[in-house]
Amino acid sequence: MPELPEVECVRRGLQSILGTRPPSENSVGFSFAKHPRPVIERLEIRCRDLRRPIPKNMSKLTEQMEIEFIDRRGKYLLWHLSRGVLISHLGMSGSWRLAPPGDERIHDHVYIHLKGGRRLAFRDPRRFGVLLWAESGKEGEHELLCDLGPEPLDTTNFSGEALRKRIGKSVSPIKNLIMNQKVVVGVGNIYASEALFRAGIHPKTRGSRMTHPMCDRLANSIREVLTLAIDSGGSSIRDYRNADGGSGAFQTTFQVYGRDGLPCLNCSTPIRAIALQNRSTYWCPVCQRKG
DNA sequence: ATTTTCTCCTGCATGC
DNA sequence: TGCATGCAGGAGAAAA
Repeated sequence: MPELPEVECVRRGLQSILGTRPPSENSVGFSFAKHPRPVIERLEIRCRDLRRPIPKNMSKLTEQMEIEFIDRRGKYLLWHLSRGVLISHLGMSGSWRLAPPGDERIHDHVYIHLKGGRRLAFRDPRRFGVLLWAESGKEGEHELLCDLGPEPLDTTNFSGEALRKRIGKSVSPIKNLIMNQKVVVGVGNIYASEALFRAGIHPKTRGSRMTHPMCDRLANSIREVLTLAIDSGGSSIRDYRNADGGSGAFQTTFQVYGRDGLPCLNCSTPIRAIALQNRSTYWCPVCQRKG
């Protein structure tokens, strides 16, 4: 389900629901007084089966801890608690929501009971998500996080040059490369096609044939499409919902994704579909010539 | 070693 | 209506 824009929108939704402070690189001097720090009264595990099992001691670890703020790294949500970090990945079908009394659904894996009576639910029908624990300050060393590439919206660490270096001499199709979270985080199947279209690059172009200008264009397109998607609240294709229940609108703005056979919005040539890594890939044969 | 394919799981749309 | 099939926004193991 969720790529970077959807995860970021969920993060903002949770932040809004909880009233917690936004993440900031330097929290010194930040006004904590303005922001509540909700207390986890009890973390209730209903089903531990996910891509990795939820640790048995997760309830014990989070008991009575305050939620300070919620951050994001790639497609991971990082719940910074008073002592420790809750690492959450939504996989393909995961969601967080505020679950009022009586709102119990099939595939609800976890309930977070907050002091004051509110309850957050993590639900993941396909179980590709993750809910793990890291010690404070050690989350970056976690094996799921330590090899992640740069944040595409972080202009100091992500650029055409940074992209080019990560691609190296790989002969893999560029679409596969930008979906590799070690190359750049947050890009999934939808935004990969969309970014390549905007950059005018054929998805099967080998990494080794990506020129400097092409890398610059692609880095800019990735940043642009992800930013626009966040501003639209993400993309809701089948069931994506933000934590506040709202859906995104960026799916109405797709230029190639899911538009197999429809006219290119730029040149009217029918959009085509191919499979790369068994994932549907869409491109315009005229606007995206192969490198 | 790198690259491609398969697999994990449920739900839903489609077609017979 | 019922059933089989394929596909879905991720990511890592297995196979090539």
